[in-house]
Amino acid sequence: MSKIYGIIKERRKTLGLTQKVVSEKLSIPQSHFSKIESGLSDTRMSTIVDICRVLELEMTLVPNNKIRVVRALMEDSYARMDKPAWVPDEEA
Amino acid sequence: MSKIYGIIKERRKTLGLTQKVVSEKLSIPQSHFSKIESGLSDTRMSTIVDICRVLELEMTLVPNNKIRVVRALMEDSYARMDKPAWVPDEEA
DNA sequence: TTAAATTATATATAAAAACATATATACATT
DNA sequence: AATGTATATATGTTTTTATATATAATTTAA
Repeated sequence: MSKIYGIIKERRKTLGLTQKVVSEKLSIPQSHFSKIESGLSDTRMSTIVDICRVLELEMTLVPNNKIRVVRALMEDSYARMDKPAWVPDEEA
Repeated sequence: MSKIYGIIKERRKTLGLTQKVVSEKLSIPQSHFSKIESGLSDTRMSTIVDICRVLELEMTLVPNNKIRVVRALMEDSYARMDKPAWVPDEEA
Protein backbone atom coordinates (compact mmCIF):
# COMPACT_ATOMS: atom_id res chain seq x y z
CA MET A 1 0.00 0.00 0.00
CA SER A 2 2.95 2.28 0.52
CA LYS A 3 3.45 2.10 -3.22
CA ILE A 4 0.17 3.91 -3.75
CA TYR A 5 1.23 6.79 -1.58
CA GLY A 6 4.63 6.80 -3.24
CA ILE A 7 2.97 7.14 -6.62
CA ILE A 8 0.86 10.02 -5.36
CA LYS A 9 3.88 11.87 -4.03
CA GLU A 10 5.94 11.24 -7.14
CA ARG A 11 3.16 12.36 -9.41
CA ARG A 12 2.49 15.49 -7.40
CA LYS A 13 6.12 16.48 -7.60
CA THR A 14 6.29 15.64 -11.28
CA LEU A 15 3.36 17.95 -11.90
CA GLY A 16 5.16 20.59 -9.85
CA LEU A 17 2.36 20.93 -7.34
CA THR A 18 2.79 21.62 -3.66
CA GLN A 19 0.77 19.94 -0.96
CA LYS A 20 -0.84 23.30 -0.35
CA VAL A 21 -2.12 23.61 -3.91
CA VAL A 22 -3.39 20.04 -4.02
CA SER A 23 -5.04 20.39 -0.64
CA GLU A 24 -6.77 23.54 -1.85
CA LYS A 25 -8.10 21.72 -4.91
CA LEU A 26 -9.37 19.03 -2.56
CA SER A 27 -10.68 21.57 -0.04
CA ILE A 28 -8.90 19.91 2.83
CA PRO A 29 -6.21 21.22 5.17
CA GLN A 30 -2.61 20.81 4.04
CA SER A 31 -1.89 19.04 7.29
CA HIS A 32 -4.52 16.44 6.46
CA PHE A 33 -3.19 15.91 2.96
CA SER A 34 0.29 15.47 4.35
CA LYS A 35 -0.92 12.65 6.56
CA ILE A 36 -2.75 10.99 3.68
CA GLU A 37 0.21 11.24 1.34
CA SER A 38 2.54 9.79 3.91
CA GLY A 39 0.17 6.94 4.68
CA LEU A 40 -0.38 8.07 8.25
CA SER A 41 -4.12 8.18 7.63
CA ASP A 42 -5.94 5.10 6.40
CA THR A 43 -8.15 7.22 4.26
CA ARG A 44 -11.32 6.43 2.42
CA MET A 45 -11.46 5.18 -1.12
CA SER A 46 -13.35 8.26 -2.21
CA THR A 47 -10.60 10.50 -0.90
CA ILE A 48 -7.98 8.68 -2.92
CA VAL A 49 -10.18 8.87 -5.98
CA ASP A 50 -10.50 12.64 -5.45
CA ILE A 51 -6.74 12.93 -5.17
CA CYS A 52 -6.35 10.95 -8.38
CA ARG A 53 -8.66 13.34 -10.16
CA VAL A 54 -6.47 16.28 -9.19
CA LEU A 55 -3.31 14.46 -10.22
CA GLU A 56 -4.77 13.08 -13.46
CA LEU A 57 -4.44 9.52 -12.33
CA GLU A 58 -6.88 6.67 -12.30
CA MET A 59 -7.04 3.88 -9.82
CA THR A 60 -7.30 0.34 -11.05
CA LEU A 61 -6.87 -3.21 -9.87
CA VAL A 62 -4.45 -5.48 -11.69
CA PRO A 63 -4.25 -9.26 -11.48
CA ASN A 64 -1.01 -10.22 -9.79
CA ASN A 65 0.33 -11.96 -12.84
CA LYS A 66 0.03 -8.77 -14.86
CA ILE A 67 1.39 -6.23 -12.42
CA ARG A 68 4.95 -6.40 -13.67
CA VAL A 69 3.89 -5.70 -17.24
CA VAL A 70 1.72 -2.83 -16.12
CA ARG A 71 4.50 -1.40 -14.00
CA ALA A 72 6.95 -1.63 -16.88
CA LEU A 73 4.43 0.18 -19.04
CA MET A 74 4.29 2.99 -16.59
CA GLU A 75 7.95 3.37 -15.84
CA ASP A 76 8.83 7.06 -15.84
CA SER A 77 5.28 7.62 -16.94
CA TYR A 78 3.91 9.60 -14.06
CA ALA A 79 5.07 12.67 -15.90
CA ARG A 80 2.24 14.47 -17.54
CA MET A 81 2.12 14.01 -21.23
CA ASP A 82 -0.09 16.33 -23.11
CA LYS A 83 -0.15 14.16 -26.17
CA PRO A 84 -1.81 10.78 -26.26
CA ALA A 85 0.42 7.80 -26.87
CA TRP A 86 -1.05 7.40 -30.32
CA VAL A 87 -1.52 10.25 -32.74
CA PRO A 88 -3.85 9.72 -35.67
CA ASP A 89 -2.64 10.38 -39.17
CA GLU A 90 -3.98 13.52 -40.64
CA GLU A 91 -6.34 13.13 -43.54
CA ALA A 92 -5.57 15.16 -46.62
CA MET B 1 -15.02 4.36 -8.62
CA SER B 2 -17.81 1.97 -9.46
CA LYS B 3 -15.32 0.34 -11.81
CA ILE B 4 -13.21 -0.74 -8.88
CA TYR B 5 -16.08 -2.49 -7.24
CA GLY B 6 -17.07 -4.01 -10.56
CA ILE B 7 -13.59 -5.46 -10.89
CA ILE B 8 -13.76 -6.90 -7.42
CA LYS B 9 -17.06 -8.59 -8.09
CA GLU B 10 -15.98 -9.91 -11.46
CA ARG B 11 -12.74 -11.26 -10.08
CA ARG B 12 -14.44 -12.91 -7.14
CA LYS B 13 -16.84 -14.69 -9.45
CA THR B 14 -14.08 -15.66 -11.84
CA LEU B 15 -12.23 -17.25 -8.95
CA GLY B 16 -15.43 -19.03 -8.02
CA LEU B 17 -15.55 -17.57 -4.54
CA THR B 18 -18.68 -16.62 -2.66
CA GLN B 19 -19.01 -13.51 -0.58
CA LYS B 20 -19.13 -15.80 2.44
CA VAL B 21 -15.74 -17.36 1.70
CA VAL B 22 -14.09 -14.03 0.97
CA SER B 23 -15.60 -12.45 4.06
CA GLU B 24 -14.23 -15.35 6.11
CA LYS B 25 -10.76 -14.84 4.70
CA LEU B 26 -11.08 -11.18 5.59
CA SER B 27 -12.62 -11.95 8.99
CA ILE B 28 -15.51 -9.64 8.40
CA PRO B 29 -19.23 -10.32 8.26
CA GLN B 30 -20.65 -11.28 4.89
CA SER B 31 -23.14 -8.45 5.25
CA HIS B 32 -20.30 -5.95 5.51
CA PHE B 33 -18.49 -7.35 2.50
CA SER B 34 -21.67 -7.15 0.49
CA LYS B 35 -21.91 -3.45 1.18
CA ILE B 36 -18.28 -2.89 0.30
CA GLU B 37 -18.52 -4.83 -2.94
CA SER B 38 -21.61 -2.96 -4.00
CA GLY B 39 -20.07 0.40 -3.20
CA LEU B 40 -22.56 1.12 -0.43
CA SER B 41 -19.72 1.63 2.02
CA ASP B 42 -16.99 4.13 1.27
CA THR B 43 -14.44 1.85 2.76
CA ARG B 44 -10.90 2.45 3.82
CA MET B 45 -7.91 1.95 1.60
CA SER B 46 -6.56 -0.78 3.82
CA THR B 47 -9.76 -2.75 3.47
CA ILE B 48 -9.58 -2.65 -0.30
CA VAL B 49 -5.96 -3.69 -0.17
CA ASP B 50 -6.91 -6.64 2.03
CA ILE B 51 -9.61 -7.60 -0.44
CA CYS B 52 -7.08 -7.42 -3.25
CA ARG B 53 -4.79 -9.75 -1.39
CA VAL B 54 -7.53 -12.36 -1.16
CA LEU B 55 -8.42 -11.96 -4.81
CA GLU B 56 -4.82 -11.90 -6.03
CA LEU B 57 -5.12 -8.39 -7.32
CA GLU B 58 -2.97 -5.37 -6.81
CA MET B 59 -4.09 -1.79 -6.70
CA THR B 60 -2.25 0.76 -8.73
CA LEU B 61 -2.63 4.27 -10.03
CA VAL B 62 -2.34 4.88 -13.74
CA PRO B 63 -1.77 8.20 -15.48
CA ASN B 64 -4.87 9.12 -17.43
CA ASN B 65 -3.10 8.92 -20.74
CA LYS B 66 -2.13 5.32 -20.13
CA ILE B 67 -5.35 3.93 -18.73
CA ARG B 68 -6.68 2.74 -22.06
CA VAL B 69 -3.53 0.75 -22.79
CA VAL B 70 -3.59 -0.75 -19.33
CA ARG B 71 -7.23 -1.64 -19.64
CA ALA B 72 -6.66 -3.28 -23.00
CA LEU B 73 -3.86 -5.27 -21.43
CA MET B 74 -6.18 -6.57 -18.81
CA GLU B 75 -9.18 -7.36 -20.94
CA ASP B 76 -10.52 -10.78 -19.95
CA SER B 77 -7.56 -10.98 -17.63
CA TYR B 78 -9.23 -11.10 -14.29
CA ALA B 79 -9.26 -14.85 -14.65
CA ARG B 80 -6.60 -16.47 -12.57
CA MET B 81 -3.68 -17.73 -14.51
CA ASP B 82 -1.39 -20.03 -12.70
CA LYS B 83 1.47 -19.49 -15.07
CA PRO B 84 3.33 -16.22 -15.30
CA ALA B 85 3.17 -14.40 -18.62
CA TRP B 86 6.79 -15.18 -19.22
CA VAL B 87 8.37 -18.55 -18.62
CA PRO B 88 12.16 -18.75 -18.42
CA ASP B 89 14.00 -21.16 -20.65
CA GLU B 90 15.27 -24.20 -18.85
CA GLU B 91 19.00 -24.52 -18.58
CA ALA B 92 20.49 -27.82 -19.61
C1' DT C 1 -40.31 -26.28 -10.73
C1' DT C 2 -38.46 -26.57 -6.35
C1' DA C 3 -34.78 -26.47 -3.18
C1' DA C 4 -30.56 -24.86 -1.92
C1' DA C 5 -27.25 -21.48 -1.93
C1' DT C 6 -25.94 -16.86 -2.26
C1' DT C 7 -26.48 -12.05 -1.80
C1' DA C 8 -28.74 -7.89 -0.20
C1' DT C 9 -30.76 -5.61 3.46
C1' DA C 10 -32.22 -4.86 8.03
C1' DT C 11 -31.57 -4.16 13.05
C1' DA C 12 -28.94 -3.15 17.38
C1' DT C 13 -25.00 -1.22 20.54
C1' DA C 14 -20.50 0.44 20.86
C1' DA C 15 -15.66 1.66 19.58
C1' DA C 16 -12.47 3.62 16.61
C1' DA C 17 -10.86 6.46 13.22
C1' DA C 18 -11.43 9.68 9.68
C1' DC C 19 -12.82 13.98 8.98
C1' DA C 20 -14.20 18.99 9.72
C1' DT C 21 -12.73 23.05 11.55
C1' DA C 22 -8.91 25.72 13.04
C1' DT C 23 -4.28 27.05 14.04
C1' DA C 24 0.60 26.87 15.01
C1' DT C 25 5.17 25.58 14.44
C1' DA C 26 9.01 22.23 14.06
C1' DC C 27 11.46 20.35 10.59
C1' DA C 28 13.12 19.85 5.89
C1' DT C 29 14.03 21.54 1.39
C1' DT C 30 14.98 24.93 -1.98
C1' DA D 1 15.80 33.39 3.89
C1' DA D 2 11.82 31.67 1.90
C1' DT D 3 9.10 27.93 0.92
C1' DG D 4 7.31 23.41 1.55
C1' DT D 5 6.19 19.54 4.52
C1' DA D 6 5.47 17.17 8.82
C1' DT D 7 3.63 17.27 13.23
C1' DA D 8 1.14 19.02 16.95
C1' DT D 9 -3.03 20.60 19.42
C1' DA D 10 -8.07 21.29 20.25
C1' DT D 11 -13.35 20.25 19.94
C1' DG D 12 -16.90 18.12 17.63
C1' DT D 13 -19.27 15.28 13.85
C1' DT D 14 -19.72 11.53 10.89
C1' DT D 15 -18.85 7.23 9.12
C1' DT D 16 -16.80 2.96 9.19
C1' DT D 17 -16.19 -0.96 11.59
C1' DA D 18 -16.84 -4.60 15.16
C1' DT D 19 -19.96 -7.57 16.97
C1' DA D 20 -24.11 -10.06 16.32
C1' DT D 21 -28.15 -11.84 14.15
C1' DA D 22 -31.97 -12.37 11.05
C1' DT D 23 -34.32 -12.62 6.85
C1' DA D 24 -35.90 -10.84 2.28
C1' DA D 25 -34.60 -11.18 -2.25
C1' DT D 26 -32.05 -13.17 -5.83
C1' DT D 27 -29.45 -16.57 -8.09
C1' DT D 28 -27.99 -21.11 -8.85
C1' DA D 29 -28.29 -26.01 -8.65
C1' DA D 30 -30.87 -30.05 -8.67
